[in-house]
Amino acid sequence: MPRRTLQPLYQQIYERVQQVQPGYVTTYGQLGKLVGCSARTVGFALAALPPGSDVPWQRVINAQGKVSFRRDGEGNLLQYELLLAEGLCFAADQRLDLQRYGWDFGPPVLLT
DNA sequence: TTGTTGACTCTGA
DNA sequence: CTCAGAGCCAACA
Repeated sequence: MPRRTLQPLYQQIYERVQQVQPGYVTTYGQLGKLVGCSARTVGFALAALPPGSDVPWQRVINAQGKVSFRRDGEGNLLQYELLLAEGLCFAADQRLDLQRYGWDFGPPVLLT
């Protein structure tokens, strides 16, 4: 199995997240398909994300439109406030409107 | 090498 | 609508 090819994978995910502009969010599944991996892998990549990184991981949420952050569930609040600072509006159930805030990566690799 | 776990998603009831 | 199960890929022991 490829050993060095895994590194670019994480970089790809990080790059994609960095491409998301403030005020918008994306889902793990969307990123996973963009990089050619499953949503779980995307979450793992962000989990491995070191603190102080330039990757706005807070803009990445689950397909349910809800904020996710480890099952321990402490940093959820942190992400919640970070997104509020971005200017997003949460629903009554703390859900985000993906149809409004969902980021569109546009064409994959064809014209860029 | 296998087996388990994890910031998920989808389909069915 | 919500709840439950199966599938998915990668990292760690």
